[in-house]
Amino acid sequence: MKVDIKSVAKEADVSIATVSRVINNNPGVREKTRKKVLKAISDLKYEVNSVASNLRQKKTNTIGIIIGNILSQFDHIIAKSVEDIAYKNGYNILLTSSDNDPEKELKQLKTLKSNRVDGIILAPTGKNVDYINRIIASGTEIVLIDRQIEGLQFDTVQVDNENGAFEAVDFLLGQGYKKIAIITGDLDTTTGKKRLDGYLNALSKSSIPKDDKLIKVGDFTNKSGNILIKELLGNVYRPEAVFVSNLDMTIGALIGIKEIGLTIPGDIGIIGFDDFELSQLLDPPITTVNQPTYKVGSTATELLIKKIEDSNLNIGDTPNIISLNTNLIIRDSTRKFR
Amino acid sequence: MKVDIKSVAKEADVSIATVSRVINNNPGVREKTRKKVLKAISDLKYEVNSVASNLRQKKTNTIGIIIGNILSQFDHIIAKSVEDIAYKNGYNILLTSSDNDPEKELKQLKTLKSNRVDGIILAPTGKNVDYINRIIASGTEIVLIDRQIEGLQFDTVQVDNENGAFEAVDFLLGQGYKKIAIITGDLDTTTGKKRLDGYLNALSKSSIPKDDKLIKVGDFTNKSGNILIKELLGNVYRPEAVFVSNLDMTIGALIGIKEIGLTIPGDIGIIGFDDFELSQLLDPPITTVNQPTYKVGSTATELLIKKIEDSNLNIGDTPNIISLNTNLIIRDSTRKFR
DNA sequence: ATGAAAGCGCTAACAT
DNA sequence: ATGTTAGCGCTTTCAT
Repeated sequence: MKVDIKSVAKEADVSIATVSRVINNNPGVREKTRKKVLKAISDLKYEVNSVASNLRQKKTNTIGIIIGNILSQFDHIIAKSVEDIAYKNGYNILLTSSDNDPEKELKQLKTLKSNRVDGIILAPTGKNVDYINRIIASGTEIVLIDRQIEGLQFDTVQVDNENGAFEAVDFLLGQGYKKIAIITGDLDTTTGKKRLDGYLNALSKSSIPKDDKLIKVGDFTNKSGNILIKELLGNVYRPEAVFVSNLDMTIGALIGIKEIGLTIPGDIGIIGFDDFELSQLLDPPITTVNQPTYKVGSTATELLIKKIEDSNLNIGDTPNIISLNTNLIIRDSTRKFR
Repeated sequence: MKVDIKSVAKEADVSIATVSRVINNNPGVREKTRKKVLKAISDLKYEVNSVASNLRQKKTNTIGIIIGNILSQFDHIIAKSVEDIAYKNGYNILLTSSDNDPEKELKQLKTLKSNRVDGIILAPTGKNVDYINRIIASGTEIVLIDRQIEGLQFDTVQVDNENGAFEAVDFLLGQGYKKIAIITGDLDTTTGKKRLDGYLNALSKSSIPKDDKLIKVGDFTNKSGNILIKELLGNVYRPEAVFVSNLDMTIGALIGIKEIGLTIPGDIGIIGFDDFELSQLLDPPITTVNQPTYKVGSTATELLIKKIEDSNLNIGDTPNIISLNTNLIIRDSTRKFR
């Protein structure tokens, strides 16, 4: 026995329009009528069909998110922050992930579009620019997080990757380390590229020439950090310290160092990008560049909702590129001289 | 310029029924017609409006999930596994969290119901039984994960909590520890309760009397683990080892032990429920009860989808209660005698 | 093989 | 203050 707005109307002996008004708290319903309708709703255990409402209103009160892989700390903190802000504002979350694969990202973008989400929070792979432009042109709002898209200007919330990396490497230099390696991620991503830039800037400031043998480019995965640290440490020409440009690769590198049997910070100093709760429990505690991940997600979502609800916000505007600051957390993995 | 099925029909010079048939790969469309329609779709960059389709079909191809807090490892592994299986089967994910608060859980259940999800994966708080029954009665499928609901029989995928806890504590006893404490979670949850039962069984098997001063009940949060370990270790009457019944509380306890300045396993042995990647990098590496979290989520989702797609599956069936096995991973935090 | 038309459950413009 | 009705964009039955 289905119960729709019509059955409620019949039960309360009013029109469906009146029921709709009550449901949506619209003005212009006599208190007595409202009570009557509310009673019918409760008696019949009626529950709005949002699908019908969404169709009619051309609004779904849903935000789509596309992240890489929710198993990685950055991504699930983002998921949490988006969810919090969305919930607070009455939006639902349609969760998808791209596995950082442009093809899957495109599929997910199309799914979200077909489902007529009101807006999208996207950690972009860097491709699919045409389609993203099409989505925006169609009136669906998008805010990018973490990474920008090469050469294009979309609203973005990110951290100051270049400066964060600079501070990390500059700190290593200050500790007395000279031969410093970097393990960074895909240079097609702003995170991979900018963190490398920061590394190079720091070296350059101290007049240390760039050494290609000390620069490793991975793919931001645990496994890749593990392989690359072994490449760096496996031969005689070995760095004194390494800056690893994200958390997953840092963990892979730590495991690698342990497997090789070297000690931190004596044999090798290490500093990671992105702090995590357990940094302090590791042996030794790891120095990291802490980024305000939750704030990235919450800021992006707040911006997105503002764009959704205030549609004349964009007209003629230049895109909002918001860069949040990182901060260095100094622990024991970078104490060269005790 | 909106583009709907009507514009495609006009462009291709066919009826909207034919366009619909092409979109849905229905038989009975001449190849030549199909081509024509496909061309129109591509020319106009048409994209199906799933909201309309969902309304008409009374099916949304969407699975709702309600977890506690995606920041905790268990929950985001669940999110990942549900997402993987859903994606593989063409379902979308509507993500919500309850914060383990029954009231919020009820709100989320209602949201999911209003949005007419085809099924729900729920990590239940243990309350809201009436409403859950109503949802099921209305034809929306539900599979519980991790916890059952006291005294009720719903389809559930969980781990063998009692045996996992038993093995942990029995192992501690075998290591020579006698005075063993437990930090468990809310006893209204099956996870909190069954893990305590396992602890008691193990003691009982070794004829060690239950000692209420060694039994602490927290709420599964990091903070609660931190507070309770300090209570246990703060006075003279202090246990030799502790079994902590989930990951977050274990981490809180580890931090607490470090704060107090005691060493593991010399001053205090520790074993946690739920393994994690970094266990091996800690000082010392932590012995844990490993649970197949991903498998819990994927099994639950597969079951849910089967129920959604095979609606005569339930008739007269007894509920499926699936318990997966845990396994003990022995590391250095429980070596009493070296 | 294709088309016409009803209707999914709701909202909103218009009428009373 | 309340009711009537069109229509959101699609699928599906029935006719042709």
